[in-house]
Amino acid sequence: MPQPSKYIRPLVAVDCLIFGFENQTLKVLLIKRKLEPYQNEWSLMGGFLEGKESADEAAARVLKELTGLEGIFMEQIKTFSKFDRDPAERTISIVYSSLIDVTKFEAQLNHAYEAHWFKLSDIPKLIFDHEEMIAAGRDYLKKKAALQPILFELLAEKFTIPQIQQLYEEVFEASFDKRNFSRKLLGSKLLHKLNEKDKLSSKKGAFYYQLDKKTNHYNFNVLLNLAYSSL
Amino acid sequence: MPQPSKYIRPLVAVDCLIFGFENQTLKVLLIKRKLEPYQNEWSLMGGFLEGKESADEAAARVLKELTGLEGIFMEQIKTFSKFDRDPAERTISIVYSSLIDVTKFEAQLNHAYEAHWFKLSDIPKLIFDHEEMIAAGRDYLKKKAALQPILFELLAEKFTIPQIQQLYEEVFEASFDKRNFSRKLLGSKLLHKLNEKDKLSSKKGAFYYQLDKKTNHYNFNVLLNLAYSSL
DNA sequence: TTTTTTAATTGTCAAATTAACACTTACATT
DNA sequence: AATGTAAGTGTTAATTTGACAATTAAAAAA
Repeated sequence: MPQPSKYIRPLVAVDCLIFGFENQTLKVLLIKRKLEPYQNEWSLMGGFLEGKESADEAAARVLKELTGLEGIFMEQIKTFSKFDRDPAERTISIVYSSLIDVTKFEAQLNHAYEAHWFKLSDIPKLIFDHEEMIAAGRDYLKKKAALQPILFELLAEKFTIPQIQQLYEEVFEASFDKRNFSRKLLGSKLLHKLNEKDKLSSKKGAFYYQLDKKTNHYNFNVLLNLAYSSL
Repeated sequence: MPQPSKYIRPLVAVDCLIFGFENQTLKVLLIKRKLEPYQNEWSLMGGFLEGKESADEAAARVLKELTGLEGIFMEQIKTFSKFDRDPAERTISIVYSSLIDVTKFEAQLNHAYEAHWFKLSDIPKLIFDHEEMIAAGRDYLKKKAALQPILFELLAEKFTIPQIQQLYEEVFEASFDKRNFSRKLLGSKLLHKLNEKDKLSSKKGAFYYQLDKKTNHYNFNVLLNLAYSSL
């Protein structure tokens, strides 16, 4: 039974990598850190494990604290544990990635944290190893999205084909022929066309679609193929 | 700065999920636990973080301790942190997966641990949440292997096409037509045929192949397609 | 030596999928 | 009524797939 000081007993943090698709761009939500050291520097939203919490529970708590949202898609990405990653105290951090629909929380953004959406190409200097966390999360997102139709979590209930295409292009850092893209996407049988148009981005307007809950037997390889070259 | 007891300070363990392809079968290496509680029960090989070690370093140390091997392919899978996962003491465990060539270490197996290879379909009762770890590792391996030609880490330098096919079939829990399989695999340009045969498994003998280090521009979609239906 | 046995190796073809490519449509604005 | 803009759609050649079975190499047996 390990009692000797040979074994370390670090603090355990969770950090949340919150992805959103805002203004047709893939972004991450960052906050101004409220603790010393590095107070007021940009960082991921995080917190320490408390009481009997598991990391999953802590991450859900932290996400709710910032965004007010619950029941969000969230997955553990990676644990960071370098000795001096936090200069103040030995701390390991379990990083989670969540995909949120920005339209759902915009209003209840907790102003205490001065949260701000940043384009992935425009991340400010971050504390500790948080930049590395973002890189890991981005890689995770690519691979996850290549194997599962997960990016819809980032869109509102109703979305248009050009919006999804834009999102896929952002995630995979590639561009796709729109004729081929929509053919493949609709061929997956995942979507259901609505009788309503989004008129914001064009005069003609683009039809809204919804995820079709009924179908589980989609052809996802169809989407997968999009990702090949960028993986 | 967090000093109050509100925040937990658990022990941090690493557990190593060691995959091997032994006797044409995908297996994991388990040991008989040497610590109380649950002494002599089967478990993954693990250890606690010590001193200034990162989890990556600790995992490499633990792997070497058991197998004598260094420089092995190893990746962090997931961190387990449920409150009561270890009944004796609050412990979180960072699980790593490594793929080893069983022929390379067979000899130096550390007898102190009574290590044994187990088929995935025949895992004994394990301590704590180690069965869940194996399930997570298996899922990881499938997804990883679908996106990257990683399974060669499990084979010796020289291997035959029937061997690789068997391995892929084990990992994806599927079976493939051998004509199509070899056409696709060789089409990837990853392999280099040797002028030497493995005569162990047939009278005719099967030609050995090697990974061709030179080519980075393989068509991996070719392998990926194999995995579709089993993901 | 010949025959048998066993697993490795190889090829074809129809069907499906892909990638490349550009014109038409709907609608608001002028 | 004309214009501008982004949405929406179709064809074709080339490639890839999946389904399918005969041949070959070599050891073992007769």
